[in-house]
Amino acid sequence: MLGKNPGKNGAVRKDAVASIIEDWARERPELDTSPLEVLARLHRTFLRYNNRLTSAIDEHGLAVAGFDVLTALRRAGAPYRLTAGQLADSGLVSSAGVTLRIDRLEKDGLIVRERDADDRRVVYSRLTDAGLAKVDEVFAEHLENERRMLAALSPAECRQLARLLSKLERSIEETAVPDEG
Amino acid sequence: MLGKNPGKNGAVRKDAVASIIEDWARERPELDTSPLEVLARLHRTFLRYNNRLTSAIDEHGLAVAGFDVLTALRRAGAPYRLTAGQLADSGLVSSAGVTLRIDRLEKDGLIVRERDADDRRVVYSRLTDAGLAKVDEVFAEHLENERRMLAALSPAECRQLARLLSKLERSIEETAVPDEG
DNA sequence: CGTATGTGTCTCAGGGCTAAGATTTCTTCG
DNA sequence: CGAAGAAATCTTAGCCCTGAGACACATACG
Repeated sequence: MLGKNPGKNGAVRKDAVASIIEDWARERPELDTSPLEVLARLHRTFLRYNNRLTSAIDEHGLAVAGFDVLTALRRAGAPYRLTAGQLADSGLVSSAGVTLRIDRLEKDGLIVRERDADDRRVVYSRLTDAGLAKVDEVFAEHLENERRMLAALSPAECRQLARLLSKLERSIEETAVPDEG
Repeated sequence: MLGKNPGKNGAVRKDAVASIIEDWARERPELDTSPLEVLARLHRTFLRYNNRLTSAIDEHGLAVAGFDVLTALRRAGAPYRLTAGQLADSGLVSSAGVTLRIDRLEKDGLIVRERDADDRRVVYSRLTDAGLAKVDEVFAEHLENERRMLAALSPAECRQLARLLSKLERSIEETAVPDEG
């Protein structure tokens, strides 16, 4: 209905990635750029999602990085405690990154560090009362925000997209280190 | 077939996001966390993709940010020139970010800055011969790398995923500023 | 017991990004 | 023409991330 619909690909109304692929077809016609259909869209969609998420979280005086830590602690259940290593795994972040995140949250009084009595290398991060209240408040609003972002997709489309993203994550992960399987 | 398959949702083999959703169901059963099925997977899948991409690009002595600029210039076609503003739009990045990217690429001799003769506010970035050679080499390998990451998905699944991501990007974008539509 | 090795966290150096505002240059209009 | 406003880019200040390696502690084994 709107805009031109070149070629046989009627499924995707022309978007930025479609233009990019057309550009490449003109400039380097010998290349098969079909992976961009999925992965360039993944990239751009994530960037937009992340901008939106960052603004929303920022309105509560939090960074996405800190929010990520708080939610990991919250959903772990009482006593809302995880080690730095567990937080690194859960947030797909380096151990150096976790240290910084914890520093900031501790300074803000949302978590406290506690050393393990049995293994003194281990440092737990535990939600304070303020941290628990904060994450419960922000997470509920976060879900509302995400629901709005998904408004244009039907429940069936959401299920399909969830399934395909899960499969893609697995596919990327398995390709990651050739000498590991 | 493999592993346990709890509940009626047989489509997604249990992954990290499924565990996260189970955790929330236990901790805050009153919340509807279904948006996470899509958006938490988008987030995690992107992070894995980005790690893989960063490693691959880094092996060529480039950062993803710089590669993004080089490809934008390359696919614009001869004379491989864009303004800073065009680069900002194309990379979904702020104007300050573009300035930094250009600084680094210029220092590495991959692009040069050129002022517009008619409008002296405008600064073009143009690929040097070295930059052109570099991007042509790295981009071809980049596509191969992406193809491997998609290996587990059928062509039909890729088309579906591309369509749904495009729709999602549009949905997020339209939700972005309530006072704009 | 004591060294070697492994593990968990932190420090350091170096990039990367953004928002806000300064600067330079165009455009408009009285 | 000249001043006000708009536009494009750059600067500044501040936050966030990573890899490499330091450090502290734990474990294995002779």
